[in-house]
Amino acid sequence: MRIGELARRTGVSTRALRYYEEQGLLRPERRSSGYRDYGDTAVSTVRHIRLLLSAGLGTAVIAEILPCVPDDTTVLAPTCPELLDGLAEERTRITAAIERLAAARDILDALIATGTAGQRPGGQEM
DNA sequence: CTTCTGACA
DNA sequence: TGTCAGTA
Repeated sequence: MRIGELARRTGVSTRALRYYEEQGLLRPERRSSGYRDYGDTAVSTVRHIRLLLSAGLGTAVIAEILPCVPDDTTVLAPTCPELLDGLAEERTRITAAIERLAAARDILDALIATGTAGQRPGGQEM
């Protein structure tokens, strides 16, 4: 199928589809016309990409994960052993990021609290 | 009518 | 990402 049909069948814009290819996530064949030619498995591959993307993974990481996923399966079925380690590392990074954000939020909470106090009688300015 | 590449008010 | 251009 050509890019237009894949776009309709996945709900993903042709722009994004070409972008995925640039990032090495999709490798469609090329027709003599120069048009991209996608196999039926591309539909599930795109779904996998969207899922991984929504999990917060970057295109570089996804590019490494995709070849470890059976083309048709609806759910991600880790076939490569090192894949799990990589995902665990991602999880660690995300956890660290959450902690940094929580710390930033605590600081903002403190700032907001003192600011609110300053707006009412008896409040202490910083 | 559809796709392609490159570019950006 | 959308979108416009100028083609094939």
